[in-house]
This record gives sequence, C-alpha cells and structure tokens, in this order.
Amino acid sequence: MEQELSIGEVAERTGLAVSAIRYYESEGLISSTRTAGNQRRFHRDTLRRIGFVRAAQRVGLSLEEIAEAVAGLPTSRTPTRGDWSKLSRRWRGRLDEQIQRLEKLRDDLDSCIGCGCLSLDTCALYNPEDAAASLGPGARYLLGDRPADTVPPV
Amino acid sequence: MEQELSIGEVAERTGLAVSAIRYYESEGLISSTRTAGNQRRFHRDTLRRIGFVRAAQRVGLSLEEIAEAVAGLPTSRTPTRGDWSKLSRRWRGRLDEQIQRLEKLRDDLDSCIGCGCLSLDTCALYNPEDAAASLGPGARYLLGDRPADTVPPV
DNA sequence: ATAAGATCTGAAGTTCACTTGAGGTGAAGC
DNA sequence: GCTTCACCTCAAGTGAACTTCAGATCTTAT
Repeated sequence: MEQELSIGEVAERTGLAVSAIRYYESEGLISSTRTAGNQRRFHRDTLRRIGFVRAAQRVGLSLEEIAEAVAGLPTSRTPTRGDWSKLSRRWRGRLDEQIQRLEKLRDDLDSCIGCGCLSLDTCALYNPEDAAASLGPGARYLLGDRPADTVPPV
Repeated sequence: MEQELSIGEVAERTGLAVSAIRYYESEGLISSTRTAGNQRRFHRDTLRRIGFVRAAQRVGLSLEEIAEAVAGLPTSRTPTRGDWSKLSRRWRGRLDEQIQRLEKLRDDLDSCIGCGCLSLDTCALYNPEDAAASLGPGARYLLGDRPADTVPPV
C-alpha cells in the first residue's frame, strides 16, 4: 500500500498548522482522497508540493499565482522530473529578478550613505523610479509590485 | 517660505494614494502641520522619509517596525547626515540578510533541478530546515519568518 | 461671488492567508 | 462500553495595510 498520510502527519512533517493544510486544499494547492469515515489522506508527494508552495511564497508569490503554476503538475500521480524542473526553472527566473531588485536597493542605500542624503535631486531613495500607483484595495505585496496585467481596471 | 506641500502633491510625487499618506501619518511614519483651514502641509523632507519607508517595506519590514526605526529621526527638522547614515546602515544589514536568504533558496532550487526532485530525503525543497510553526493569526510575512521575540506566547 | 475641485473626518469595507470556535463524527486504547 | 484524541464542516474572526464612502469644509480659478 502507498502509505497515505493523515492531515496531522502532514502538519507535523511540513511544520504547517492543520488549518493551513485544509486551507491550501480549499485553494486548490494540494489535493487529497478521503477514507470511508471522510478523513483526508494525502499522498506523500503532497509534502514536496507543500515545500514548493512555501518556497514560492518566500519568493513573494501569492498563493493564487502559485496555485496557477502548480496546476500544471499532475494531481493524481507523482510528477516527472520534467514537470518539476520546468517549474523550478520558472521560479528561478523570479528568484533572480527578486535578488536583483534587492541588490539594486542595497546599492541605492550605499550611494545614499555616500551622499549623506543631502542632495535631494540625486538621492535614489528620494527618487524611486518605480513610483507605482494604486494596486487596488487590500494588503500590498511586500516584494516589489505585481506585473501590470494583474492591476485591476479602473 | 519653506514651500510646504499639500497632500495631493505628496501623493503625486511619491506615487502613493492620498489615503495612504493619511494612513502613514496616522501610524506616525510621517507628520504634518495644518493650514488655517485644517489642511495638511508637508515638509519637503517628507518625500524622502516616504521613500525610505517604501524602501524598507520592500525589504520586508512591517510599518510598525519602520515607524519604530524612523522615530529616531527628528520630525520637526531635517535629519542630519548622521541620522540617515545610521539608519541606512541598519537597513543594509537587513538587506544583506534578505539577499542571502534568497540566494540560498535559489541554490536549493538549483540542486533540486539537478536531483530531479526524485530523492525525497535529500531534496532541499522537500526538507526545509525552517519548518516554522504558527506565527499567530493574520497574514504572514512573505520574506522569511520574523525574529523569535516577535512570536506571541502560547 | 461662485463653481469646481481638493481636502477634511470617522467609520466601515477589502484582500490575503490564515486561525478560532462551535458542534459533531471517527479511530484507538483500556 | 467508554473515554479520549484526531478529525470533520462551516462560519466568523484576525492583522496588516490600505481604500472607499458620506457629508462637510477649504482653495482656487473665473
């Protein structure tokens, strides 16, 4: 038998709360089968899937975006090397972008320390090139702004 | 006269919504004086201050933490070189930390592509060393977990 | 002097990513 | 058989960071 995991086991092994796992399932990030008594049973692959989700979150992606991406992975069967590495490579691009963004910010800060922040016209912090307008209501994304196509129509 | 700015001007020059600026003031991140007719007037330094706040946000800090930090800056008068560079240096540490975190994640991803994600026991994504438990209710911080002292008591 | 547009306040609403709670069922040990 | 603990569902609450709304007031241009 394939050794399915209870929700409690998944929680313990991923470090997530049980409620979070149920939430992830409700959002379509993971899936489960049910026992005769209606309890969830998770395939082992779910652990990896959750690991991936958490990793992607740390890169600054919203659960919705992540769900969209992992939708490409087969839910019923173990994904192949190809499935994963395609996804991984996509994330890697995002990561590189993110790192570059942070490095730019760091450099700006450096030059800011250098200039003593006295020359308003040349200070990088004072003149952020990305004066992004509103992204709609709700919490903002902490890691840079979202792509333009996610901005809701005015 | 010192050329004070209306809230609309600040909004336009920072790219923030007018409501966000009012919110920032309510949270003590910036301050203003009032005209005879009770309208806000901002000192030019406010633009720089807001730039700094946004930059710090992008590094993953909460507004509360930022407020705490900029509380060290004088609200009434233009901060000195020293004020700013002390702060900048502090942020720089955070930034470096953040960049390292992301780079580690990127490396993990690389090794994951390499391994084809087939060896569950050695996969970095599958075995995140930071299986952090609950951080309490509310939205999570997207950029890694908070320091231990901010975890609420159980 | 007046109309148009910017700004004011306070309260309530929004999104995301979850958690908490109430009330009930399933599985395991004694 | 009973207790106990894990699990179930559904609804409501939470925190951060804002936005939206309503109704009133201020500023500016004509």
